[in-house]
Amino acid sequence: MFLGEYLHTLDTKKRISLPVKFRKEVGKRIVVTRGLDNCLFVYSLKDWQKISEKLGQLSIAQANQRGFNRFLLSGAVEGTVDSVGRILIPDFLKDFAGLKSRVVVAGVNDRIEIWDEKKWKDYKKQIEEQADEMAEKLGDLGVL
Amino acid sequence: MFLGEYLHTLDTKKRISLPVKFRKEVGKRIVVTRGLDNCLFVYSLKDWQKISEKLGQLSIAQANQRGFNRFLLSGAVEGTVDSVGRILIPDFLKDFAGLKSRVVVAGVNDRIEIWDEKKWKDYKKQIEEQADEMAEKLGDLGVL
DNA sequence: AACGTAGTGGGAAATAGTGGGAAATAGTGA
DNA sequence: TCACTATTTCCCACTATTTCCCACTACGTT
Repeated sequence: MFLGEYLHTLDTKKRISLPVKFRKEVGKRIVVTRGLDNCLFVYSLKDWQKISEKLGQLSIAQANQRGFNRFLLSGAVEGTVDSVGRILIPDFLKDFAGLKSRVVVAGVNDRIEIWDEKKWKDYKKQIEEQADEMAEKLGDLGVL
Repeated sequence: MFLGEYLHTLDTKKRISLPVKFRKEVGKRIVVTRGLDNCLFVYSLKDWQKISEKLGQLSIAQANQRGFNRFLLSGAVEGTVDSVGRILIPDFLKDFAGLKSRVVVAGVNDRIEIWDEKKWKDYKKQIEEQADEMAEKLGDLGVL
């Protein structure tokens, strides 16, 4: 389970170091892909395989599902974690997510998300404004 | 069951000591997360696992549910209680809760809450001011 | 007064994150 | 095919932060 948010830097060689707390769980081989809400998703190779299986089972008849499949699969790149815990971000994914120098690396359950710092701040603010609604939902779930 | 309120200090290394009365129950491994009303929640790892299970049941397809998951999961951090009973607060949680040097550690049922001293005072005051009004409502409901 | 304990502070070692050099590889054009 | 250039990969090194441990003080108890 990946948890927490970290402010890291995308260096001139397009490398981002993963937080040390994520490294053991994510393993050596990873997959980076276009995520939802203009961020990137990083999965361990193992988890990615599960996901791509599920996607494969979706019907290719419906146009929007085809589009969704293309979106996730065509944007996916396999990579490795280097000796000091960094991963490489290809140009097209960097552009997709609008990454500048400062990026946020966030753990969300079984995936790691990578955000441009500013986008992340804006998104968080927006979510925090819905706090009341969230409290209600938590109540419904029996969480609080 | 955590009970009572304690005024402790967040030191320069972002450590807060938990009251001795909480230490046995909360155990060695804990999770700190964004709470409601701008405080932090601290759970034992065991209790957190129950919560995250429920969250895992939410789909990622709907935008507000995704936001919801992100808010709670990326806002959470696993940590340990050190040899003298302190926990570590990451920067982003410190900022979220607006913690300064003096913080209130309060036991609320199965969780521990951490508040900025001033925010706690204001919140309590506000609650107290609403007490009469609340009593009326409770009366209407037949509670009192 | 001596002792035990809770909360706090701080020094030193270990480590995470970052940057950059140099070797290896891939790409390009003649 | 070969030479040249640009990019990628691998490795080493620096620094700020984190972690681990020890010590101090305040306070209550015996």
